[in-house]
Amino acid sequence: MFHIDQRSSTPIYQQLIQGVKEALLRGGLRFGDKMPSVRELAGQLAINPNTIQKAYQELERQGVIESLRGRGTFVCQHIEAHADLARQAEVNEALRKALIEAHYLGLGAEQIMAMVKEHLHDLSIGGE
Amino acid sequence: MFHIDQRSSTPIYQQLIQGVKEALLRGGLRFGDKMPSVRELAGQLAINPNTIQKAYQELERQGVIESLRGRGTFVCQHIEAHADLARQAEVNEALRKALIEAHYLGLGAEQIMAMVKEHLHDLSIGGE
Amino acid sequence: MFHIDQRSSTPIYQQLIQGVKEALLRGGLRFGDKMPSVRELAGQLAINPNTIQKAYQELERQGVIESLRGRGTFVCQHIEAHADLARQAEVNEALRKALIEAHYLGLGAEQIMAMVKEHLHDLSIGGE
Amino acid sequence: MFHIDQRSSTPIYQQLIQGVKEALLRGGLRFGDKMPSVRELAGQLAINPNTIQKAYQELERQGVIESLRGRGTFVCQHIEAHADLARQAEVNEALRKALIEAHYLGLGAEQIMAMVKEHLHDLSIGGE
DNA sequence: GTGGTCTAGACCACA
DNA sequence: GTGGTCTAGACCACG
Repeated sequence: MFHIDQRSSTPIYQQLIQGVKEALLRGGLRFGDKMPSVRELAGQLAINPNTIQKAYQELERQGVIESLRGRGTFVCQHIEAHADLARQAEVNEALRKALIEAHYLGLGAEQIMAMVKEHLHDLSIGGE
Repeated sequence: MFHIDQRSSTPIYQQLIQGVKEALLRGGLRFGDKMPSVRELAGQLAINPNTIQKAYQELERQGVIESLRGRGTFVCQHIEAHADLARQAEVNEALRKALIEAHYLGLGAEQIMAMVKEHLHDLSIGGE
Repeated sequence: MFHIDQRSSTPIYQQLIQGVKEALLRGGLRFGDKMPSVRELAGQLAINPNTIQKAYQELERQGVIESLRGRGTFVCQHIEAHADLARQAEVNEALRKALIEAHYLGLGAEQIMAMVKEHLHDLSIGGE
Repeated sequence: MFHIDQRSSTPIYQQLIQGVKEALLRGGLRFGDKMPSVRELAGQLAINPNTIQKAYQELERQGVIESLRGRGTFVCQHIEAHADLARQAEVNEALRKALIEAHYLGLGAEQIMAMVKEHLHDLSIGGE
């Protein structure tokens, strides 16, 4: 269901969060869908249930999913991003860092722009 | 000389690496320049020398600077990055993640592209 | 498990790296094996954990082992070394130096060749 | 006169020692030849005179050269290597290490043997 | 003075 | 439990 790279330096639970958000963007997951249970997903991905739990909690905290006692966990309406300045600066820094690294890989501005456009299209991110 | 955020969750030594690379791109550091000594920089930034050392060693491994025994550490000519596929995929993922996060912040494609362009210009990253 | 000479002038962490590589060649360690944890090995060898850590990180950088967060460190499939010219020249020089030193010890070409062959056999280094 | 690599990880003074021994083997230096003065060589190689001094002292200690007060430093008769067991083990280890690294570079036994033979021929190291 | 190594001991995030 | 980061302080070789 989600692609997890055990070797990646980014924590598994963050990869999961990332994966859910991406699935939402690409349409694999829709508002109201039921998420697999913690145990089920842990089994499928061969990952420690604690790790799944941690990801779900974080996603709930971010308002992406919600868990209803006894019924399961569901994707909920995407709430408009609150203009959290700290978070904005953080994302901006991550972007800047990625661009620097891309340049150190030998890529020029045009190539980098092309990559960005491809990603945006791939993720179905359109105009405002 | 470099901006370090002690509170940030990203390791200090990585912030330093990032800072050196940025200074190089923006022209604050040039090929052949002598880097401040480990102890000196440690003093200026109020950081343990070992942490500076770790950053310098990693930068040396990446071919950004070189250490000459007993003489000091110097910025070296930037050799075209070797096409390390693993690293390339890594950077690509980081970029993708940053873009997804930017979108979750409520930014549209145009705004994101504008941000990217601004960063590239700011970092003096031009055509190949 | 590994033989460390505290008196040797070569750094402990390099002796460890060397030891792991040898164990791999001789079959004491195999692909997929779990390495002893940093703390465990530190205890066994009576060496500071940081030193073990340094060795492990360098081995990971060289692609010999890989660390999985929270799970441990594992020997990984030996991927064909990338043809790093600098490194190649380095090894070539080390070999040359060793041969010169062997000659200064009073050994002739035949004896040196015999030593080389013995080492290769001992390390199970066969044809390409 | 001698080839020095400022960047190499092996100390400059050791490179010098190595260079003198190699010149001796290849005939560039002969018994009785006068070595350049410390200052002269320091100037030629753009190296700190202390470093040259250190190399000369070590070479004298090893019986390769001798300095005569007021006259200069001269290459002296090559004394048959004394069977220093410690040194022998040391050289043996260096050789082993070089071979392991060569293997990790992706070289097979035949290629390594060929390299060894080439070096021996290149250094004019023949039968006992 | 420079960088390089090592120790001791602490704290953290991850699984 | 695992590995990863950081500090404080020490010692060494090199130039």
